[in-house]
Amino acid sequence: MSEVATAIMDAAEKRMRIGGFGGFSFREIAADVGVKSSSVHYHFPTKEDLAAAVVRRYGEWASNFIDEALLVDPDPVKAWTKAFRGTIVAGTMCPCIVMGAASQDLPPTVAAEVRRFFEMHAKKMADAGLDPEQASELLATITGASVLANVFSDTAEYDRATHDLLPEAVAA
Amino acid sequence: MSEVATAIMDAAEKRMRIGGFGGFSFREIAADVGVKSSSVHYHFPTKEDLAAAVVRRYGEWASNFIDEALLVDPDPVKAWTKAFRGTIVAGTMCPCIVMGAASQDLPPTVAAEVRRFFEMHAKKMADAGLDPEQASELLATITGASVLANVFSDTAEYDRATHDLLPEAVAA
DNA sequence: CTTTGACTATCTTTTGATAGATAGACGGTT
DNA sequence: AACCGTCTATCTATCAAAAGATAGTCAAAG
Repeated sequence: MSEVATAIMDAAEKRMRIGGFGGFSFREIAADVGVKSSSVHYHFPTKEDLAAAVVRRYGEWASNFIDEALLVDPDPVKAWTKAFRGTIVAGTMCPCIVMGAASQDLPPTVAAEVRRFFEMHAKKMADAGLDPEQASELLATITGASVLANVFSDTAEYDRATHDLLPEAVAA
Repeated sequence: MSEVATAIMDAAEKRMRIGGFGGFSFREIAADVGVKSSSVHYHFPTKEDLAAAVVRRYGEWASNFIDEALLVDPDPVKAWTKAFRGTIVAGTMCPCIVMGAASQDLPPTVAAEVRRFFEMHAKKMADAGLDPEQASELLATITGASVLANVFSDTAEYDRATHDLLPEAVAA
């Protein structure tokens, strides 16, 4: 993976976090990176290719991130809630949530990668000890909390929505 | 509101449920309705105007829908979970969830209408007896469950994610 | 005779994509 | 060392389609 190809994926991911698949163009990415749009096509023939590659890379990063978080705190609810919160605190959205909401409008390979992302989380949650319902509800809640925080441009909304998930809250 | 204007909004809403703000064009809408794209501009000068009008109308419809649902079953958790489920069962997405996920990419007035939609729900939940944390979590969970069901094209995923919200499940 | 609603026609930008040229790096052959 | 072919990466130039928007026309209704 060349230097430029990585920069292209970085730029695309940044824009996908804001506007999803329709939120970026070859020319915008090219300008961000400092090359011509044809050079972007050289590395990623089609827009679908680029988006799919970005989502896959993001999923791999997320997978590793969660693994490390679980080493620090093995409680899956806390680990995942905190992990997704990090994205929101940074003022960004998880690109898979943005694209997942418009899943029916995605090219097939991109939709498949997005599905893979959520499947990965569900599977990892099961491995961490949650049963299917618990895993689905946790994933749904932190996903929805991200959307709400995005809509209100307010991290506090994420915290409010996930407040009762955390053990301390239940005890209070 | 003319016959045609209503048909335009219907067509726009249908496409927005799939692809959000970027998921429709004046020409597509015009073709759906059977008029020329310039006629769409006549009724809704800009794309932003059309989208904002659709979201507002959808919010009003949703508000009435919830009011009626609460008359049938005053338990807010059951009422909202069932209401959002209806959209998913129909194989569609709530347009406000699709657009909310890409909120940062929306024209200001459209983003404001989407915010209004979620504020409306939060307020109504409070009126129905939920405290702020419960309301936020419920809204987040059914929102996220909708996204997951959309990603997996599977209503069962919505049910799994919302299973523990329902009283019967807690008792089990 | 003004308003309403829709039409024709057209403009400008943007977009995804392609073709073809160029320049440099690398490796093998003479 | 000098030459040759190939591959890589990028550029210039361009296409065809799609998109949002506007100007001006026309017919029917009140």
